[in-house]
Formats: sequence, structure tokens, C-alpha cells
Amino acid sequence: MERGFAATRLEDVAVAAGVAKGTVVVYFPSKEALFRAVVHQSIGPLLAKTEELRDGSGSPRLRLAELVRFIATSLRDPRVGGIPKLMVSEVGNFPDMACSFHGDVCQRSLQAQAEIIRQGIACGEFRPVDPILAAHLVTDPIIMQAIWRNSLGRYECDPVDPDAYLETHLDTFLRGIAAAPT
Amino acid sequence: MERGFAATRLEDVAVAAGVAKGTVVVYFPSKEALFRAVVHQSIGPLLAKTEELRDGSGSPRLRLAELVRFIATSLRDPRVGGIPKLMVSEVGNFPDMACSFHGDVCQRSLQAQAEIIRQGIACGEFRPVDPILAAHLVTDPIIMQAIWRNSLGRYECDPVDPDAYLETHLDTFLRGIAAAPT
Amino acid sequence: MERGFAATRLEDVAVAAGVAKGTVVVYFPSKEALFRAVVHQSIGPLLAKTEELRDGSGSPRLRLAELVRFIATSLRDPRVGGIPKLMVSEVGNFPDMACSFHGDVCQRSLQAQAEIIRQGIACGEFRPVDPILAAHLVTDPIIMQAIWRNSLGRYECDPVDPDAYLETHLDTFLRGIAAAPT
Amino acid sequence: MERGFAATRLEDVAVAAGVAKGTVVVYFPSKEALFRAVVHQSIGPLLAKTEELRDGSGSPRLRLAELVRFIATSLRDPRVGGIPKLMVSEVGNFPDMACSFHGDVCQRSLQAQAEIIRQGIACGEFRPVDPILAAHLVTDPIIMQAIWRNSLGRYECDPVDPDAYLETHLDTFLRGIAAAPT
DNA sequence: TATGAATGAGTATTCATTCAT
DNA sequence: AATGAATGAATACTCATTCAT
Repeated sequence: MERGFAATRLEDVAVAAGVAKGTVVVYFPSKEALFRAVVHQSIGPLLAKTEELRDGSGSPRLRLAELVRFIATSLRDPRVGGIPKLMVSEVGNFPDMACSFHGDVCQRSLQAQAEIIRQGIACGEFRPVDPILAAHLVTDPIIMQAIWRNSLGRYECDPVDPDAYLETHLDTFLRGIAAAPT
Repeated sequence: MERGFAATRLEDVAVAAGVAKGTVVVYFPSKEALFRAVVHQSIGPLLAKTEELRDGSGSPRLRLAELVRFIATSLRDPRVGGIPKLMVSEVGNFPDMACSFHGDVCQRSLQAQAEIIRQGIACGEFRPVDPILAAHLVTDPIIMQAIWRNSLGRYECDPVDPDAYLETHLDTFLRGIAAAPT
Repeated sequence: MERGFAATRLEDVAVAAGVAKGTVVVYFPSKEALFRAVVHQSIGPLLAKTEELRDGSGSPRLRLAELVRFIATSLRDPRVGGIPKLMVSEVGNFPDMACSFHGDVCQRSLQAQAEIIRQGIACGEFRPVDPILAAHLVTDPIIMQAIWRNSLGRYECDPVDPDAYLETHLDTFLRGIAAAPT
Repeated sequence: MERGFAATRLEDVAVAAGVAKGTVVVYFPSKEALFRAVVHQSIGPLLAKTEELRDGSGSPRLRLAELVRFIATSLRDPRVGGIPKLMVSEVGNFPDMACSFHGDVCQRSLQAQAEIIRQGIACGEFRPVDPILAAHLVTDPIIMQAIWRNSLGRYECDPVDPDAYLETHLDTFLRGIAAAPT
């Protein structure tokens, strides 16, 4: 996450793990296998919980907020929050990983949110918008924040508070798609 | 932009440029110098125009929309749109470039937007929000889109239309920070 | 010593050492470091013994001969005898090494000899000559021989016998600076 | 002479000559040809005069001194004095040049001196010594001085005066091989 | 199971050489 | 005649991978 795949030396990984260079090889047959394991391990938990929120009942407005808060919270852990940056960086070098990440994580999460938005439009809470587009708009700032925190955000002298960002975003977005008052 | 700094071989750059391996070296003393030149060249034009929009007159609401549209349009050119992805990827390996990119591009653009938002609040067009936070919220989706298009977006079977994304975002955001109707 | 620093390929060093190309790099971080190590290792022993002979007692004439013989004998080992040629060749490319070689080896040795000659003049064995100049004159042929043997001397069809050279030189030189018989 | 053959870039030669890189190539078909030309040009004059002194008449003692002084004086010109250092350095990389240098310059000069010494022994001026060995002993310090001045001698804080060196050497050497007084 | 010495494929970089202008 | 842009062979250096201990 710090330097990308190519610029990360296996020996540095070993040192960071507190073992010798040769030990890494015992557990991972190749550098690429180690990389895949890191990504897999990090997104596993995320995958599991995403869909259970889609099928809940209650106000779509509240469920959407809950899902976004869950994603934002998950990405707070640097081991998870660094993954989007990593995937974005390595798309060109590991197309298959990127593809399955896109399908298993991005698409799935997007669809879940689009579904909730669809429900919200149906019950009159939201004004009629393209659900997929709206799902992007509600998630992208959250992902961007995670990427930002793990990259250029380092040079922010006065970094944005993640909670304030999250809540202001939710507030603004939900106002923005709220059905017009009659 | 495709593979990142380390995974891009100088010979591939040469081939792409239609010259021989040695020719690249004639023009750029090192791989890093070539990298810096690419980034510099790409963000130059962007730097120039950002601030001229800050100081305009007229409705803050319209000027904010114009600025966001300008950024979005600039990022449509793949030579510019790939830069955010590249900078995000290489932060760890080229801290100084990242730092100046953050300062010269990100910060400046953010401040310009925050200023317009501040004006909007003052004249009663926008409800009172943290201007910096709001500036993040209005730009982040645009940047995220650029990063997305140049990375995981490739695997989208049904990619989002950039114009629809931009306009829906602006519409939703501007509704979201609009002052409450009396 | 054979081809000089630049013309010596690291791979040839590896082959000569009976290891693979990469192995050299494990032990020496750079070609220059390897070079420095070679020189350091070669002149170490020489450094140690030079001064112990300066402080001896007995006839300056005999002690000077002993020191010259010691230097000549040390230079007989090709790993040591090649160093002067190497240093002379690489002065322009490794000024710091050359400087410390000059200081630690050349100067020290010269001073030791000058001191003995000074003692010889004082006790009437030698006629009054400039001790530094005389020290040069007594050592230079010995160094020159070492350089010669490791360079152009190769093309001598009838090479000079080192022992004969040494003894004839000592004989001639000592006659040459002997105090005039009363 | 400064950096040796390999470490000297053709472009630096061009700059030193006040012409462009391409111009050097017009005059010398290759780097090696340029090198050969430099050496050839430098030793040409030396070659011519060496033998005319061998065949002179008069005291061998004086003629030997004259020849040594001539060699020493020639080597005072840095363009000539640097040649021995250069040849010594590049023996391994240009065996043929080294070989002809050895034959045309070193051997010829040595033979001339040996001949004079032989004459000196015959006429009773010199005591019986091996003429070749003695020729080495009378020339080596002079060559060594030239090499020294163009290499490690640079680091001498108090450099030896070439004239004093030459005269002291001649004096000491001629005393050293003088026939014993009856 | 853990180690680290040894390996060699891959790549940036240097620079002599070519040649069109 | 002089130039300098373009080339590519040569080589130092990096580092993933292998494997004996």
C-alpha cells in the first residue's frame, strides 16, 4: 500500500513481518501470491457483510445511511482502506485481480446500494434518479476519502475529519435526492 | 498511467514514442526525469486556469458549477485524467512530487472552491456548511471518476456516462447545500 | 590490475572468483566498493610493518638496506605489486583513494627512509644529501620495478632478475651516497 | 592521461578540443584510433633523438648524463610525460600498442644507455656492472618521476624539484658506478 | 520450520558510433 | 567541414527465486 507492488521488496516485507527473507518464501510461493493473499485477506470480511444490509426492511433512507456508514467504517482500518488505492494502482499489472475485485466488491456493493435507492424512489422517499448513478454518487466520495487518506492526504496540514466528512456527505446527499416537499 | 512507474519499461516508452531505446535517454537524463516531465506537462494547463474562475462575479451557484464542469472536462483528456491515478499510486515513491502536486493542484483548486462556497453562504444561496468540507464533497466524486475511468472502470460492462454523472452530481450536490426555502 | 577499473567487468571478477555474477553483489554493494576493498586488503599488511623498521638501532646503512629489501620483497607478491600500477592508473578517477594511498603508504614509507638517511648523515656514514630526495631515489627504482613487472615488463624477452636488480641498486646507491673516504 | 582510456568520454575530448562531438569522429574513425594517434604523436619526437646520442664520441660519463638529461627534459612536457603513465595503465587493454611502445621506446632507449655504459666500463670510467641492469637503474627513477608527477605526485604538499631530483640522481648514480679510485 | 548464501533474469544507464543536415 | 540527433551494444545493479543447512 505504501509503495505499490513493484517497488516493494520482499526483504522489506520480511523485515516488517519480523522474519528473515527466506521465511516469506516458505509461506508464499511467489511475490504475486503474497500480493494476492494480502488483497484477499483484506476484502474477505467486507464481502461478507455487504449484502446482508441490502435485504433489510425499514426506511431505505436509514438503510442507505447505515450501509454507507458501514463501508466508511470498514475503510477506516488502514489494512482495508489501503486496498482501493492498491487495486487502482495495480489494475494494469494484475488485470485478473482487478477484474474480480471489481466484480466481487465494487459491483456487488453498488448493486446493493442501487437496490436500496430504487426502494426509496418506489416508496416516495427519494426523487426519481438513476439508481446506479446515485449509488456511485453516494459511494465515490467514501472511496475517494480512503484513497486520499492513504496517498496525497498525507500532505494535508489540516486533514479533514473522517466522521465530519461522512456525516456532511450523507446529510448533503440525502437532502439532494430527497423527494421534493409537496 | 497504465502500469505505474516501476512496471513501465523505458523501452516500451521508446516503442510507444516510435523511437529507439537510446533516444529516450537523449531527451530525459533518467527514468525519473521522464516521469516528472510527463506529470509537469500534464498539470501545467490545469494550474493556469483554476484560479481565474475563483475571482469571477455572478451567482456563486453558477460559478461553482462552472468550475466543477471545467475540472471534469479537463480530466476527460486521458493525458490529464490519468494523472490523479498516477500521483495516488506513486505518492510513496516520489514524496516530493506528490507534495508539490498536492500543494499546487489539490490545495489550490480546493481553496478556490471553498471560497466560492463561502461567498454562496454569505449571499444566502447556500445553507451554512463547512466550506472546505463542502469543497471536498463537490470535487471528490469528479476526481474519483477520473481515477475510476483510468483503472477499475475498465471492467464496467455498462460504464457510467461522464456527462450524466457530472450533471447528476451537480444537481444533487447543489440541492443538498441549497439554503432551505423560507 | 590487469585491465584497470573501468575495463574490468564484474562478471569477469565473478568468474575469476568461481562464483556467479550475482554473488559478487552480495558481498560488495558496488563495483567501486569492491575496488576499494581490493586495495585496502592489499596495502594493509604493508602499512603495518613500515614504521617498525624506522625506529630500529644499528647501522643506518644496514637498516636502510633492510627496509628497501622488505619493500621489494612485499611487492614481489603480485597482489601487492600490482597496487602501485593500479593506484597510478586510477588517480584521476578515485582521487580520495589516491590521496589516502599517498598519505598512508607513500608518505609514511618515504618519511621512514628519510629518517634513516638523516641518521646516516648524522653519524658520518652518508655524505650530506637532501634526505627526502635521497629517499625518493632509493625507493623509486623499487616501485618502478613493481609497476614495470605488472605492465610493460611483460614484453621484455629477457626480463631483469628482481634480486639482481635490487642488490645492484642497493650497492650502487649506497656507494653513491657513501661519505667520501678521508 | 587524466582518467585513462575507458573513463575518458569522447564528448569530453571534443569539448577540450573546442569542437562538437561529431567533429572528433570526422578526424578519427574510432576512439581507439584517437588514442593511438595521441600516443604516436607524443612519442614521435622522443624516438628520433634517442639514438643520435648513442653514437656520439667523448666521455661516456658525460654522454650518459646528457642522454638522461635529454629524456628527463622531454618528459617535463606534460603531453610527453603523461605517456608512460598511460601506457602502463593500458598495457592490458592495448597489448599491441604496449608491445610496440616497449620495443620502439623503452628497449631502444635502454640499449642506447647500455651501450654507453659498456663503453664506459671498457675505457675504465665505470666499474664492471651489468650494462642492462645499470641502464635500468639510471633510467627508472626518471620514468618513475614522470609517472609520479602525473599521478600520485599531485597529492604531494611539498613536491620534489625535478631538476634537483635529476641532478642528485645523476650525481649519486655516477658516483655509484664510478670505477674505484686506484 | 526458518534461514541466508547464491543465483541469474531483467532493466536503467552509459557512451561510442552512425549519418542526415 | 562541422554538427548533433538517433541508435543499440555493453554493463552495473536490483531483487525474486532457489536450495542447502
